[in-house]
Amino acid sequence: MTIRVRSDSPDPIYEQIAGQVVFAVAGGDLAPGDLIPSVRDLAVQLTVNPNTVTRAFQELERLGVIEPRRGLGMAVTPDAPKLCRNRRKELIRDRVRETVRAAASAGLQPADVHKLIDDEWPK
Amino acid sequence: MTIRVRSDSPDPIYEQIAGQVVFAVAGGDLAPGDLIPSVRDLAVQLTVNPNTVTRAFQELERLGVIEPRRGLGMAVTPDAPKLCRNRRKELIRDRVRETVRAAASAGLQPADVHKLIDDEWPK
Amino acid sequence: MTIRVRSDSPDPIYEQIAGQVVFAVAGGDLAPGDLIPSVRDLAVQLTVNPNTVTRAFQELERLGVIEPRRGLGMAVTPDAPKLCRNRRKELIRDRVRETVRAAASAGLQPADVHKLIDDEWPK
Amino acid sequence: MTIRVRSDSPDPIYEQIAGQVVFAVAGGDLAPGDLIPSVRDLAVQLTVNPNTVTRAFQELERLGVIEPRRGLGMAVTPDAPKLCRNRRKELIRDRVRETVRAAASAGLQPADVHKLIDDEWPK
DNA sequence: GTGGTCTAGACCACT
DNA sequence: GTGGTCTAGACCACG
Repeated sequence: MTIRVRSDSPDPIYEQIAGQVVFAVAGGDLAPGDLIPSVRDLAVQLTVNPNTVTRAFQELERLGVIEPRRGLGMAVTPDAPKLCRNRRKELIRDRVRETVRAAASAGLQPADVHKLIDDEWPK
Repeated sequence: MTIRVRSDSPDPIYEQIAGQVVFAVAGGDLAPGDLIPSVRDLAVQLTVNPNTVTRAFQELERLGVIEPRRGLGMAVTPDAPKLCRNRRKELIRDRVRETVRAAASAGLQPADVHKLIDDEWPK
Repeated sequence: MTIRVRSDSPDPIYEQIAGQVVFAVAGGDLAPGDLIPSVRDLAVQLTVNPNTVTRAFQELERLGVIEPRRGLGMAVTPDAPKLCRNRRKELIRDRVRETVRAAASAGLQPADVHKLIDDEWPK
Repeated sequence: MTIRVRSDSPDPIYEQIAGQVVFAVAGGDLAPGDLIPSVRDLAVQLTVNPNTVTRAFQELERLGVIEPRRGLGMAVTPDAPKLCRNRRKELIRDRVRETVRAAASAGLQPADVHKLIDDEWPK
């Protein structure tokens, strides 16, 4: 359960945290019932204000990914894996859609984009 | 020269406007010497705050895509086509890079993304 | 003497426990002199932190509903039935008051609420 | 559009604010397209921290009741009236359900509760 | 002017 | 110990 945030990113920090938890659950690194690090611990680890972590947790709770275990912390919900896989799929599909829109309006063909994908793929 | 803005987009309006001008120039819909609509006209047409249009034009002027023609308005510069084609390429490459990053961290393979591209491609 | 707690309830667990004891006494299911389950037993039975049960018992002792019997545990007091019936009446009145406030501010009439009551009444 | 908060209430202030906006929309005091008071104005008016108001607005935006009009403020959405009437109905039904549960377990009859309702009804 | 994000530090209820 | 709420004050992007 390692989380990294980039404070120079255009995406807000709390969203980065929430997003990485979603991906961790979707990838099986976090299973239902697992307790995620406490607000204070995570805040120290990321050198970020506790309120910022709290806000990330609120978003995750709203999504139904985590739920409070009173006095213990936040635990991954039973439904979380399904929810997170769906959300991950959505996010990727949205990004693909934007890419396609930009590429198509520039006169590119699918094959051109395939090539770009391969060029940018991490080795 | 038709521009459309989506006020519900996460991208700021001034960036949408500037981006569409860049794409229009890169695609040849706007040629060097062409006058683009005045701030006031465009603001009315898009039902947008004139300041917003102004800011888009500032960005375009900074990029060297348009330049003031005293008493006439803003005109597309001689260098604009080359600049805009480069910028268009950058923008697409950035989007591709984001897509690849998201897809790779979700465990997808290049072929999977190729398929997504084809699925989302406008028919 | 069966107690059930909902950990997802907005009401704290210790209050749920105390409340159910009060209702059990008010309803005659627990009579003066009856011993209530020990903190440890109840904690195991409800899969709840013993401290939480302790706090519920403190509240009940403060209300005069239970009292310690050295070496035996906590016993229902002689005054408990009267106290609990009063408290039960208070609790119900509080809930009615909240309901009335919400309904009235929504423009409902007493007759509308009567109908809602009948609809929700357990058959 | 008058909002009042009780800082001594068990309900958090941001929820009180959000709830009153919901009721105002449900009651027709706020119509789609109306701009609600700015964060700063409302904070001053309620002598509350701006962040608290912000949080109420976030909740309302999440519910789809208000949406940002960039540079102008937050506006009531077209769907808001329907959403707010539904939410109001839910809230009342939940309260009624709790009341009925408490009353039934105390051995009361529907008629008894009807009488309590009438007693507590504001004159 | 608007809302959005973040920090710092406090207090509270619950377990 | 845990999360939840609130205040105070700062900076930023956007219109």
